Amino acid sequence: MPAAKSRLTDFLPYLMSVSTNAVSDMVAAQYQARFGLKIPEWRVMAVLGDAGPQTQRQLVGATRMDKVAVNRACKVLEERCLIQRSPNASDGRSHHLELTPAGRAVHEEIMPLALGIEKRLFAVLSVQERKDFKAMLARINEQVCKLESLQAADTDQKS
Amino acid sequence: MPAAKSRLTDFLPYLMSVSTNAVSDMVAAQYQARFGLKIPEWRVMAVLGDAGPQTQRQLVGATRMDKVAVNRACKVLEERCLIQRSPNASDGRSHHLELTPAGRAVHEEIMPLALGIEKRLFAVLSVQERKDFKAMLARINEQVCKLESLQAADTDQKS
DNA sequence: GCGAAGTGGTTCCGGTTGCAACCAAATCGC
DNA sequence: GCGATTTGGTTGCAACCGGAACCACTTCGC
Repeated sequence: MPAAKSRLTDFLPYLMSVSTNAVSDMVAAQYQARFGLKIPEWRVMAVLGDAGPQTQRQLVGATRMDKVAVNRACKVLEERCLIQRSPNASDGRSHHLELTPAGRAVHEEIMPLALGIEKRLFAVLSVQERKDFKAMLARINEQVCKLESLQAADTDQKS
Repeated sequence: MPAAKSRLTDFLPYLMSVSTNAVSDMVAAQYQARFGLKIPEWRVMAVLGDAGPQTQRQLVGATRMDKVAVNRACKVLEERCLIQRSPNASDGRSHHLELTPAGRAVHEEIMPLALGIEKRLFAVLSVQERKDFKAMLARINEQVCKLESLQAADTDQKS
């Protein structure tokens, strides 16, 4: 018997990518169908609804999206009158973004939908498993950050 | 105390997406830096090296990529003389794709690199945890497929 | 056999993404 | 205070991606 070959289907980054894409596509399809919102737009609304008015910079931190993506999502949401900008007294470059009443209404509808989707998707995991899964994702995340900083140090050294 | 707000940072699809993107970016950076290969190209090479000559159709199944993505990856790999096409005697529309000697050489180098990356990335999980994690991903995947088919049935009904 | 339907592969095109350059306002250094 | 640097936000652009139309060949139905 030959040594076990390393198959793509055993490669964890590949498996993560496949599952995550499947989940994301399903979530995106739901939001698109029911509210005409894409995921970046929904993320912005979720954060604004949860944490109140924010600048774009803060949204970048909270959503882990690119600042261009945040900007575009905000533009769309503003055009659809779901959020509004008000000048930032303490910094003339930025604005405070917040949900309009219409935006808040959508937020109140969309959050239960989101939680419902999550519940259905992850119904195959027990409460404990979901908790473990979440914790493992967090640890993997940390590890990536750690490795990234090591690598950056490496290339710094070489240059 | 108000009911716990549903935060984006507790939303599992979001967490999966963040972690997976971080992992994918790191893997992609390594392949790009060392072999000038992108992930779709690497996936095709991994499958060809593992399972021998395949048609594009078979690669679509094995890699879970879009057929356009497979086609493009193959075109690039062929231009770089890492794979070659030979006519398919039993079906004039398709070709058999297989690694060239140069391709095989790269494959032999790249697989250990891939496994090394995987090892470093997932070193924060114990052997048992990795196994559980993998199994959970698979279950989530299945669940998505199940829900997708339900939904398809739904829309069929309505139309 | 031959026309119709199906399938593998390719091309085209519209949409999305993210980097890099840029502008405007704020902060720093002196 | 005033030029130099930094930072929030915006725009431009090039790469990427995937659906849909398309072509070439094969298979099905008769």
